[in-house]
Amino acid sequence: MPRAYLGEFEQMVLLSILRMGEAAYGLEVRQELEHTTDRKVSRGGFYTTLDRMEAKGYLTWVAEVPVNSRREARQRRFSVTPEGLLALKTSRRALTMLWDGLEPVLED
Amino acid sequence: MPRAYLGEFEQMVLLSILRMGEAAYGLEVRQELEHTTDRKVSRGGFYTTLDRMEAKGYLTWVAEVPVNSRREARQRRFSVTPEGLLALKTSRRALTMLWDGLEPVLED
DNA sequence: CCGTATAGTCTACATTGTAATCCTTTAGTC
DNA sequence: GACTAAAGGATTACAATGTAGACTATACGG
Repeated sequence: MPRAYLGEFEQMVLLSILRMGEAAYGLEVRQELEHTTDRKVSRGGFYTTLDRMEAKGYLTWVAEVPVNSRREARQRRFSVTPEGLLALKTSRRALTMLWDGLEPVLED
Repeated sequence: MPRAYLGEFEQMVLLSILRMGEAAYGLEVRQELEHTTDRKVSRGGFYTTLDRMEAKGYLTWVAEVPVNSRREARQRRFSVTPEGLLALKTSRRALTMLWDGLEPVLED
């Protein structure tokens, strides 16, 4: 049974997909995440999390259609599902509520 | 070895302590969390998380000093440490960065 | 005393987070 | 056309975090 809220890393991965626009390709998403949060992300952990979120219905992916080169054949392109988006909104709303009024203390 | 970022629940618990003001007492914090996030929180899970965060240095607590009644003797009053506050800021900054620009999609 | 409520503790297990290692396919290159 | 490297993923294994349920101890009304 999945949790009510997205895990901390799940949330960040899902947001990174959104940031790359739809049909974001795996390692680009990972780079985006690393740059935006200044955090190292291992490939293994990254794909593990993606697969788990697929199982929960928060994202889907398609294999890249080969164009010029066969090189691309194994690339996966990810998209957030409506359920995933809803989960993101729910997590965001909860945090926003909790942060509300604490700006003086939390602001950096 | 603890993680770089606060877990999703850890973050919410820590924020709830801040919201109650310093030296917040256990079950009040729990109530605050339940009300603000509209989520059920079991006592066991709640205290487990508090104890783990104490071990990581994100919070401290003192036993309530008995005043009129001995009734209060076992109450614990929690405070967020500077390290805890820093962790909250770090998590908040990362999420803020990731959300930035996605408001049209994430807004409820 | 006895029953009940309060405040917390302990135990156990499920879910998530993380890294290290392995596997395939393609691109040279000689 | 076999050999090597690198790109992109998949597997495996384990640590950390999330969660609930049952258990304890203290105080209070009667």
